[in-house]
Amino acid sequence: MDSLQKNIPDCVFFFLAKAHQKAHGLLKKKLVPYGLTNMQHLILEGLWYHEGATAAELGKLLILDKATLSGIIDRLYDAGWIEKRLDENDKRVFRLYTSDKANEIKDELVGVRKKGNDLLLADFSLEEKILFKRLLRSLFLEN
Amino acid sequence: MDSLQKNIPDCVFFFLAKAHQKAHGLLKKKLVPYGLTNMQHLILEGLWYHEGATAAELGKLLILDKATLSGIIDRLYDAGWIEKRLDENDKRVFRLYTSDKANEIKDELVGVRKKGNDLLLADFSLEEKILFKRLLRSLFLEN
DNA sequence: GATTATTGGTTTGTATACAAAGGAGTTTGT
DNA sequence: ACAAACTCCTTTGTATACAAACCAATAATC
Repeated sequence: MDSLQKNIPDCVFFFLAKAHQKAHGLLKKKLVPYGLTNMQHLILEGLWYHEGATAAELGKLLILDKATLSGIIDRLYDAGWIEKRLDENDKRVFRLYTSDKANEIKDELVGVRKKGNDLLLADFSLEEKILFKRLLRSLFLEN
Repeated sequence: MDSLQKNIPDCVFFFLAKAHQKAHGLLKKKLVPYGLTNMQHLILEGLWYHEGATAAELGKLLILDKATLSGIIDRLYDAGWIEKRLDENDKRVFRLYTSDKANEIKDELVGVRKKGNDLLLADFSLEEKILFKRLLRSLFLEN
């Protein structure tokens, strides 16, 4: 680990990639018992806040490519986590709803994510947590 | 963007994913003219600091899965960016070296990454930059 | 109101990521 | 010296990511 710090000096691209890699791996493990991937979990939680959203709306909300979303929604649907209902006014669109199967463990799933968050930042002080989130948020929200 | 902040509340997993997504996209664009992907660039830079490293060593240095590395190295090799030389003592291993084609634009490629770093954090104050890097580093280095 | 432009979603192709299993080579333990 | 354990790397399978091309449907424009 020593040589890494000396030799991949100060590269935010690398640090971000590795921090994300670690966070992703942490949540991934927590979700194995449910047969859900991180992205599938994210879509579900997005839908709980926006029942009936379209794929395009979810894409904007969660900053996801439509092509990526297409596959994730497919698998969520095939596994029975969500339902699709055709929009009456716009025949291009279907609106998405979480299924009973998903809603039954909603609180548990949200809890898993929240606990994962706490675990990930367990070594940070309260100030550091707040600051870190602020900096991350401003990084991806700003131009 | 408003509803996002209200409804995907305070989730470091999400923030990290999106910050990484943005950083990745930024560097990706800068590398298009060279026909290199972010990971390929990272491997090249890793090799410049560790000429003759094996795939296993690179994996430890850059925290990359060996299966992932296998493919990246393949494509780097096929495109003529690196050379492979069989290790004399251990027949399982080949050692990796950057090619002339790569070395000729080494300074330019490293410069692209550094400028990308600056651009990514352009809106941060000096204190914020230092703090952000420290927090990211401790996040992925700590257990 | 017909042509054009735009939007929603899918499909294809390429590149990560990583688990799991397999083949070849090396090291250990006795 | 030999079997067991381990290591290096590849391959297979699944799941993101995203560009690009595409179809269908809606909106905009003249």
